[in-house]
Amino acid sequence: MRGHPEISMKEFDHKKIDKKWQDYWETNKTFRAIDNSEKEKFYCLVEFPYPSGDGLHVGHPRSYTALDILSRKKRMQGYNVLFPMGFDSFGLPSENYAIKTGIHPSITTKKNIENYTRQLKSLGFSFDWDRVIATTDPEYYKWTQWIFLKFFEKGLAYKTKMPINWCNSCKIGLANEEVVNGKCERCGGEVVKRDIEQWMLKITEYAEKLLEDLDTVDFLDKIKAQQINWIGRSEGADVTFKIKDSEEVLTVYTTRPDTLFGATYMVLSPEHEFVRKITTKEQMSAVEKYIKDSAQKSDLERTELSTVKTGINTGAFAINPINDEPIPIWVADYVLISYGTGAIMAVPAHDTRDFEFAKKFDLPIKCIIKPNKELLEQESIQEQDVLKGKVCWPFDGVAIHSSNDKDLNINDLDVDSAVKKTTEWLEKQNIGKATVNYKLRDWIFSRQRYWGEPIPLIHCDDCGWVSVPEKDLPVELPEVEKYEPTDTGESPLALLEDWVNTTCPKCGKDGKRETDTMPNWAGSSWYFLRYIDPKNDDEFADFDKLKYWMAVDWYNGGMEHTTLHLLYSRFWNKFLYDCGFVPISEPYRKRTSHGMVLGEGGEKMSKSRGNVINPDAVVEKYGADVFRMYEMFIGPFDQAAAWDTKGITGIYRFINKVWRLVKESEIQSGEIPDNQQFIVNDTIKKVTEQIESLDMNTVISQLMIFINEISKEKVQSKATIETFLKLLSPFAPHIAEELWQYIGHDKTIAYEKWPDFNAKYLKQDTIVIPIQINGKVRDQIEIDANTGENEILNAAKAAKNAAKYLAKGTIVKEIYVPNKIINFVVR
RNA sequence: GCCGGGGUGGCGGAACUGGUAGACGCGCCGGUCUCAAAAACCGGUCUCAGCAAUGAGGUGUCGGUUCGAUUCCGACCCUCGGCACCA
Repeated sequence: MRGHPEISMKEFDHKKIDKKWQDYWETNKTFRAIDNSEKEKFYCLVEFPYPSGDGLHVGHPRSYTALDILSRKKRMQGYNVLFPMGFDSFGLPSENYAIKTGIHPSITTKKNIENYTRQLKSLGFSFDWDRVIATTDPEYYKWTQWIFLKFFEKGLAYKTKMPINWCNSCKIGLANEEVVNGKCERCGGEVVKRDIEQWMLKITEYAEKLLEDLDTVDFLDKIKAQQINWIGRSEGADVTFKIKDSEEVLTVYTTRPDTLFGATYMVLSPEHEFVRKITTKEQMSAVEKYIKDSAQKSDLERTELSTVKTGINTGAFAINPINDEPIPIWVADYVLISYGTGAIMAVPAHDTRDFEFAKKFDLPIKCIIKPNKELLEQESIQEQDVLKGKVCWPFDGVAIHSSNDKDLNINDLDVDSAVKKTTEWLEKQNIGKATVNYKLRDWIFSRQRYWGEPIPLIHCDDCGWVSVPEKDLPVELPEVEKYEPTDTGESPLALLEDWVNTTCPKCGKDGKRETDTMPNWAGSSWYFLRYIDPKNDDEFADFDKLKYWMAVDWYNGGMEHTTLHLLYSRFWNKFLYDCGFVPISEPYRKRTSHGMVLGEGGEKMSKSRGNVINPDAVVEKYGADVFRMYEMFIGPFDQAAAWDTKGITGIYRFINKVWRLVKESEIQSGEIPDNQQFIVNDTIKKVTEQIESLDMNTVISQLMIFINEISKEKVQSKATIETFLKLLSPFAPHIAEELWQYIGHDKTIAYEKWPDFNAKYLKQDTIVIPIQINGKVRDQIEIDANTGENEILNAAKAAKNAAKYLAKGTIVKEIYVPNKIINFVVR
């Protein structure tokens, strides 16, 4: 312990005290996490920010403060805590800024990281600053590239033509985030799909594991629900249809094979490879036109027109394998090429989309489900209308008209049994099989952009795509003149001939470097692993260290990352686990999320609305502790909350009250006095438990109750004050350290033992019990806590106001819930 | 349309497993101190009636279960977030 600061004897001067303790923590490396320590570890993680030019948003500290409180408490409870911070610094704003000004993104990034670091430090977070990382650092992205090569080597990275968002007026590819309501975010121009060769990561290979393993982790239910939805698993069957007068067979995917009896036509997606093969001569030109039209539809049109069905008849017929009836094959863009087989059997009687389509094009509708009576009533639909095919019935019921002369009869079966029996029959006949499908798509991993990790591959005409050898990593981003994507939509790197042209690492002949870069999500997909060993030059992290620290015990972040970052990083970790590079399959044991911080009045904070709150200004005026506590007091942690400048006053008064209480009271040594035992122990219990459930607003309210209660006394016991300062310290660490020192300690409070409560003090000697008559509170009695039930009931009957009501009738029932309530039922 | 939140005083919000609805804070009202103000402190503050004791009503709406419902069940309304022709 060196250079212990001077004690401030003046008034609560937040600027001086904040600075004093922030310097102290930094000099002493108070919050350094120790690798492979004997202590039990606790890995506490918050999402690292993108260091934007605007500086820290007041939303960031909501998450950081909450987990800082948790980290500080865990340290005091004896854990070896890893609470790291870093910067997810590849990103579009820096690149766009470079396009506008010509200033290299690395310069902007460095400046912004410095500003973020200053701001984060000014809030007193207990990060281990020795482990700070930035995804743009070549020492970091060396390993991002290395991991990509593992994906490539295991066959999970592949290149294919994929439609991307293309702005017709800017002539560049756009990220999904840049497409707002189907229009280009910058120029408002039309956005269309354009096919470009893209690197893909096969996340679909992990769909089942990503879904299954959700059972093994403690994520908020809403987070799990969103991931489950996004993965979108469905069970069904692939069924093959012969095409009339052709050798071809067409496979469709359906979740309802039982409705094969009601299939009256088929639909192919316009992109389906069969369309041109099977279309009749007469229909060919019309079909070609339809394919062209639907390809040119913009995102906007697609979503706007999604309710109006379009389509065209191919003129060809398929044979329904269940009854050998010929049914027409249509093409329509309501069938998506990317899901299932890109072709469907249409059952208009029992599928609303097929119904709409059949109505529009006058196709037959054949009802094969007799509706469930209760549901009919609920939906207020006439059974006759369903049976005649006038109304679509996508709900429950039993099968009718559903048997064939090939030994299948599912009549009178409910949906589940009918599906099961039909699937078995299809498998036996060898014309179908049970199949599982997912909505999850492979991850488009290429960007035709400058400010990202270069994809470390070289193309050779003889060898194909070849990995850059590990010794040549990282492939650093070269300097460029211009940052704009090229006219062809390629990355600006494509213009650097000296860089692009290289030799094939395998055969030594001419080769060309890949000029695509990785998406923003790359660096953040594994950063939690790098924090464990941030300076390692030989591996992305040492395996023993990973074994000690992983999994992350608690990860908090925004709901907006649930389906992208959270899923991607689980995927990367699972992949690395399967390769034997990390010791555990699920990276995060627990995941919570915070609500957004909105501007005053509940609107989203934005520069255009002019309602942005700058954390610097608040810290300047009230100090870091007030800022932190206000962020926690603003409302329930997982719900959105509106900033209210007036609301800070309450916290500011509280902090000052604490200051005065300690500075102005006479403090005597000795035990906690008896009359304070209840409030002290009650507060310890509530604070300890509610930090774990992130109910920070109620913890603060309890700390306020505590101060209100004990400030009734002029003389304070040192033991009471010490206990309180320990409980306060995770929330308001600066003032807690200062007052801890003031009452005579020379070591930081950060590693003091967290107080335990003693249950014996939580029982009050006398308790107040309300008395209800017929469920309405009429009176109350104050009695000794050890009084027996009979005595209590008798006392209750004798209570003045209660007696008045009891006299009006006779007691038919007496209910006594110990220590809670008495209720007399009087007739 | 589907999935998931939320709806409680003037405001932010409390309420364990069905047991005194409105903790804590803001604001407001009154008071102390002061020439005055600020700060600080003390008291009050769901609505209606009443000097009060007390009584009636009250947690989005309607209905149900219960001695007792913000909490459980059914139907619905509003609102926020996510997904969206996923067969």
